[in-house]
Amino acid sequence: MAEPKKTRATLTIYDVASRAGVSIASVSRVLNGLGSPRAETRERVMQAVRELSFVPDGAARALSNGLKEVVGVVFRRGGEELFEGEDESFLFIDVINRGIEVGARRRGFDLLISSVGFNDDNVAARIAALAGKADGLILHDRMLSAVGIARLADMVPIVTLAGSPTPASLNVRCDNEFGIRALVRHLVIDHGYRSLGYVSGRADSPDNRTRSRAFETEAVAAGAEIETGPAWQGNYSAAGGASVVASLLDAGRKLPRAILCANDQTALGVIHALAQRGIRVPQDVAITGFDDVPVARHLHPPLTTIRQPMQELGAKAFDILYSRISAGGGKADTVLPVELIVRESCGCAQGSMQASATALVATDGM
Amino acid sequence: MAEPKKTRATLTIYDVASRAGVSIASVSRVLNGLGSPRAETRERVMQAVRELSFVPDGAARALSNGLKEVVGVVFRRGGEELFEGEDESFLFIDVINRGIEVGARRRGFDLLISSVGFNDDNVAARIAALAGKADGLILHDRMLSAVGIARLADMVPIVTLAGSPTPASLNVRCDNEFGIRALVRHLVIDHGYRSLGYVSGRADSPDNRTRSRAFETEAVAAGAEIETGPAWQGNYSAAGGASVVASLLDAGRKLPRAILCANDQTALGVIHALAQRGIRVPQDVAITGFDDVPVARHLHPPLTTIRQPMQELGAKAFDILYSRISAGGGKADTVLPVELIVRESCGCAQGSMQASATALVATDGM
DNA sequence: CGCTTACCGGTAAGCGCTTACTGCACCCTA
DNA sequence: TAGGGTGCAGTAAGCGCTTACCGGTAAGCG
Repeated sequence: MAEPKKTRATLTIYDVASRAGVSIASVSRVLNGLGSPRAETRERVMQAVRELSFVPDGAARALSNGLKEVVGVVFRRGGEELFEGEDESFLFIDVINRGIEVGARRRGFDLLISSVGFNDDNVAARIAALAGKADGLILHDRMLSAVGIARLADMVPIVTLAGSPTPASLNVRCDNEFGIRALVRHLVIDHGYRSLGYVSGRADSPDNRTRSRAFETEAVAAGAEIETGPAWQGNYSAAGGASVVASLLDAGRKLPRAILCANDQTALGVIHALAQRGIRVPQDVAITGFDDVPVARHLHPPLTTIRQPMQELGAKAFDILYSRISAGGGKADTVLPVELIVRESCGCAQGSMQASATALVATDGM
Repeated sequence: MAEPKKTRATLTIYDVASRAGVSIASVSRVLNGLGSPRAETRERVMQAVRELSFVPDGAARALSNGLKEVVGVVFRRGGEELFEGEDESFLFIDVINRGIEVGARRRGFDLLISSVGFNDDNVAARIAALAGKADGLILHDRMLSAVGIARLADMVPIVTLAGSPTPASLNVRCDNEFGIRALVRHLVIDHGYRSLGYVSGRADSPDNRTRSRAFETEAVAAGAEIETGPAWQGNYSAAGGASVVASLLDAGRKLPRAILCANDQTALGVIHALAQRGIRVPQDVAITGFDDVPVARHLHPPLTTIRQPMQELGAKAFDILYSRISAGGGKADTVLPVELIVRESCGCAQGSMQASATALVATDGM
C-alpha cells in the first residue's frame, strides 16, 4: 500500500491535498477538526495523511494562527560541586517543571526549556531568544532582574515563580508567611520554646526575604526571643547551613532553643554540623526546615518542615500564563497554601502529634 | 528615552525598520550579522531594536529558513510510587537531558521536552505533534516501536538513546559489552569467584538484552558457572531486584558467589533484600551494579559498578542529530566508553584496589 | 571627465499553514 | 418549475521573517 517513495523534500499539506484529491483548505480543516467536512472527504484526507505519514509543520502553524503552543521555562542548574544530598535541589526544580508540563499538556502546549548556569554570560540574550520561540515564559526564582523582565514582558507574557509580581509580569508562590507562622507557633505555643533563630537563604531571594520577615514578626508576636544578624546568613545550601552553625559555635554564641531553617537543604547542613559538635536534635536544639524534600523524612531525626505543593505550583503557573496568553488577564499574585508537616526534629515524639494545617488561599480567582 | 508606547499588537521587523528609517531587509541583516551593513545603519537598527525591545519571532524565522533550532526530547517519567532512593532514576534522565542541552546550546538550539507517563495513551500522536515543532527528535529508551520510529523518521531525523539503530534512525549508547566484561573479569579473575548470577532489567530493553547476552558470553569465557532463568528477571527497579532475591531464597535456591545487577537501582534492592535475610555483602555474596548513580557510593557497602558518561551521552546524541539535520549524514550507531568503578560491594577492601579501565570507542568519527 | 566596478540597501517572493470569502450544488418551498 | 436556502469545498490573502535579485550611488580607472 504505502509507496516506497522516500520523500526528502519537505512534505506539505499540498502533497496531502493532491494525493487526496481535495484542496489544502479541506486538509487543514480535517486536521483541525473544523467545519463539517463530508465523511468521504475526511476519510480521503486521513488516508493520505497516513500513507504519507504527514506531520504538519509547527512553525507554519504558529506563524499562521499566532500561537506556538510552547511555553519557555528558564531555571538554574547547579554546577558547583555538591554536598551529599544536595542533588535534591535538582529534583525540586524538576518537580515544578513536571507540574508545568502537566498544566501545559492539558492545553496542548509543550515545554521549551533552557537552564542557566551560575556563571553563564549573556543570560538576557538567551532568554530573549527563548521568548521568540514561545508564547510565554515561566521564570524560576531569580532568573532576571525586574528591568530585564519589564523589557521582555513587552513581547511575551511572563510568569515568575517564588518572586514578586511586577507591573509587567505575574507571579506564583507559596504562602511563606503562613508556613513560617505555623512553624513558629508550633515551636513556641505547642512546645513552649522561648528563644528562636532563623538561618536564612540567599539574601537576594524574595522567598527568603518573605520568610525572614515573617519569622521576625511571628516570633515577636508569639512572645519569643529571636537571634538575628549577619551571622545567621545562609544560602539555601547544606554547606551554608553547616557553616552558620559552625561559626556561631566557634564564636562562643549560645544557640537558641529552636532553629528554623530557610529550607530543608539548610536544615540538613545544620543538623549535620550540630551532630558533629555532639549537640542533640531535638533534645538540645529543635530544628525545622521548609520545602519537604523527599529525604526530609529520612533524616535523623525526621525533619519537621513545611510542605509546598510543588507540582501544583508549576501547574498553576502554567494556568496563569495561559490565561494571560489567551485572554490577557491573569491574577498578578497567586499564593498557594502550604502545609505543616510535623515529624521529630521539632521535639515531637514519633507519631505523637499529628498537627497539620492548611492556609487559606488569599484570593484565588480565575 | 524609551517611548511610553505600550505595544500590544505584535511588534515586527517592519516596526523596527520604520523607526530606524531603513528597510526590513537591513534589519534582518543586522540582526543576523549577514552582509556588510554600514556602521551607521547597523547602529540605527540596534538602537531601534533596543528602544522597542524587539525580539524576532521564532516561528516566522523557522518557517522562512527551514530551521527551528529546537530539538524534541521524549522520555518516561515515573508515576508509580517510589521505593526509597528510587528518585534517582529521575536524576538519571535529567543528567542526560542536561547533556543534550549542553550540546544544543553550542548550536543555538533549545530543548522541547515532553515526558510520557507509563500509562499515557496516544503517545505516538503526542510525539508526532512534538516532531512538528522540532528539527529533530531524541528519544530515550523504549519510547516508540520500530514501526513508530520509521513512520516519524520520514519527517524528522531521530536519534534514540540506549536502543538500537533502525534503517531510519540513529542510536547512541554506552558500551554495555565492555562494562559487563570488565565486571565479570574483575569478579572472576581478580576475586576468583566461580559462580555468577545476573539480575536482569526490563525484558524489552535493548540495553538489558545486550548486558544479559554479554554476561553469559563473558562468564562462560572466563570459565565461571552462571545462574540464569526466569527467576532472575528484574525490571530495573529496586523493588524488582529485591523480589528476585526474595523469591530465589524462598525457593531454597543457593545463591551464586557474585551477583551482577542490570543497574544500580536493582543492586540497591538486592542488597536490601540480602541484608534482611542476614546475608552479608560482600562476604557471602558480592554485588555489582551498573550506572554509578550518585547514591551508589553511599550504600553499605559502597557499590562497585560501571560508570556511564551520561552527560556526554546526551551531548553526543545531540551532535549526531545535529549532523543529521544539517548534513544528512550521521553515524548509525555510536558507542561511548564506560568505566569500571571498584568500591567495596565486590569484595575489594576500602581503597585497596584502584582498578579502572576505559573501553575504546569502536569507531568514533565525525 | 565619463564609464566601469563595487558596495549597500530596497523590493518582493516565498516558507507552510489557517481562514475569510466566494462559488457551486443540491434541496426545499411556494 | 423557479427562487432562495443551506452546506460543503476551493481560492487566495496573509502571518513575520529571510534572501535572491536588482537598482542607485560613489569610488576607481583610463
